[in-house]
Amino acid sequence: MTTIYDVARHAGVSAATVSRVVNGRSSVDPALAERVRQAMGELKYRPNAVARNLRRSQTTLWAVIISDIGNPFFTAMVRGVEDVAQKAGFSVVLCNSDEDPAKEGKYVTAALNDQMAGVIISPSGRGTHVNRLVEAGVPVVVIDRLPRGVAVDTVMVDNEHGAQLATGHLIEAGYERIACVTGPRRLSTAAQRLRGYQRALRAAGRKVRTELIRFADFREEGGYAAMADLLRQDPRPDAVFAANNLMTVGAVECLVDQGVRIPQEVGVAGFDNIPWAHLVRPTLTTVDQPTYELGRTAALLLAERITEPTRPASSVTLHTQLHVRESSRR
Amino acid sequence: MTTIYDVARHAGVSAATVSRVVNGRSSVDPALAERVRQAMGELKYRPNAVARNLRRSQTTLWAVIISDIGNPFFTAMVRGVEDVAQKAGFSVVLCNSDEDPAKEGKYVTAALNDQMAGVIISPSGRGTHVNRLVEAGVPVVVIDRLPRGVAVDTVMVDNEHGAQLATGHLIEAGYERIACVTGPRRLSTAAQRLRGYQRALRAAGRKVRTELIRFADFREEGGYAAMADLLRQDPRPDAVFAANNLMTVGAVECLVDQGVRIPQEVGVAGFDNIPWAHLVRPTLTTVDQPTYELGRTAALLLAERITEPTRPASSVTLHTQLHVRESSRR
DNA sequence: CTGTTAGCGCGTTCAC
DNA sequence: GTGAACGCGCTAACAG
Repeated sequence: MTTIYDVARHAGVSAATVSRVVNGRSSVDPALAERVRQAMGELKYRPNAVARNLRRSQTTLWAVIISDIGNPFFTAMVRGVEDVAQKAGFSVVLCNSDEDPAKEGKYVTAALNDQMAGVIISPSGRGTHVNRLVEAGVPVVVIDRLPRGVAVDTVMVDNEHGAQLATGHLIEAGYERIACVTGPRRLSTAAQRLRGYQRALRAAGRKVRTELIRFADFREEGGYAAMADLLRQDPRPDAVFAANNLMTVGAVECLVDQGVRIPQEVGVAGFDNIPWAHLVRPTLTTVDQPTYELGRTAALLLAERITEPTRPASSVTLHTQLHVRESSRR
Repeated sequence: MTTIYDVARHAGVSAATVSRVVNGRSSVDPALAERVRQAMGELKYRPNAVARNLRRSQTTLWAVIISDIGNPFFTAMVRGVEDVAQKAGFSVVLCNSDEDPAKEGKYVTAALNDQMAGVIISPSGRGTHVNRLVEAGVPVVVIDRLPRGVAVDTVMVDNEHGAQLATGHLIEAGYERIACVTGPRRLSTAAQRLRGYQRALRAAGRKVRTELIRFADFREEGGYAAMADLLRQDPRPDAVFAANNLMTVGAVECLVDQGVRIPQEVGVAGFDNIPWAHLVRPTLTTVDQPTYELGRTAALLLAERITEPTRPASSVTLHTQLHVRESSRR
């Protein structure tokens, strides 16, 4: 490994000068600078990022801690983050907490120990470790889910409104017994989407029946199981609102497996974009989120906070959009 | 930030002893160790990973450089990597090269500068930077695609065989003019899957028609465009083999949009698992890869190489499996 | 078993 | 505009 001293010697200057050339901060005599650059080229010098980070006690890395790498929602969001980060001179490393507070904790610790420049995180609910980041003074932006009692920048969507829209649509479509499969109680998104569902029912003068509500895990299997369980009800529901993409897919799988016709016997509407939703037969009615924008916005906020750490925390809410397709029209 | 010296002072020992306790390497008197641990607790000491890395000139991080974070194939693979890494005491950071050699280059540079402990990479074809890693002596495992002229550990699937299987199945199903949409020429997977397609045709005594072959980008749009182009042929193909998951979806979208009935007018078989392939109507025939295992194997190989850097490079090939569904049965 | 010493490679004072 | 010197926080030698 060639160090800054090797370059300095080879160019006949001091290490300080090489450092200046590398970082382009203070001005260096053009002739010298050229000599240094040439020496760097000949020796194939690569600055040691670790040493630099130690010295500056700062890295140029952002950690993005998401809760399910298998969910296209998060991966799409990451693209938005990446594009902004790139331009701002940061690299993005992705960490998958898998909805597990313990795993999340490990990544938070790593981010802290590795002196990451910033963190974008979708907290894994109650046991989340975001506060540790905040207390340590690390720039943080929370995405997708509201953290409890921590003042941080957040980027969310209008979950309640979106859920209300979807449920309202099912009501208008003429469904009578509309069920809801929402996510884990500990997650704000699950609670908000459930609330939107309830609000839509009440707005239509309907009764909210707790026996038609299920709390699942935001995954395919959970959606499947919840749907299966709902179908055992008597009378059974004639429509279902699923609170995220994977659970919607799970619910549909269950209905297909049981030979229940969509949308004639059971109507379906889901929250969240579903890749190739239009290829599934029937095509699926969804509440779409501006996923890429979500990531972009979070990244923008993070960049701002890094340059201006004392700025008061801000909350951005982006809007969802209902896409009516075949699964909810009978 | 509390340092190891703060802890040492507080516990009345030397920094070296604290270091020993933290790393549990050489043995320390239990009483002392306890005192140190207590001091660490009271001061909320977190070891500075950056300083440690500088000293050891090694991190505990693996970089996984994939070429499309939007492709479920790669994200599923990453789960396999993660599970192994976790157990071996490494953290995984994910980098998305987006099939762009320049972006890949940036991440490779970062991995080098940051002294990553190892790298798992799916090279972005011709302009790949894997050799830089190898030359620098960084443990590397190449996944999914064959690198050219570099001796590294690799984990692949039997692309040619799988493609042959799928194409052979289309032939047996009675299709006459079978087209192929494969990936970029520069990628070994694209070439191998194309070869499998050709081999199946020849094995059945059919002629390989170049006008029925398209090179696309391994993405949805590419598959769509290629299919659209193929449909303009006269006579048009009556079946298509698409060389990866996203392109299969794209091709199907195109067929649906143009009102071409699957599998009656055009049969479809695709390489690679497709999430909810069984929900799409008609359900899609696919050649499934052991995605998780692929990641797991790569991680295992990487761990081995790290502990035993001089071991000769090995190549592992995993097997694919044909899943016949409705899209190819007429 | 424990403490002392000496860097890892770099950026940043501070003189000149 | 440039160089010498110091130290970021830690761990690997070496003595003791």
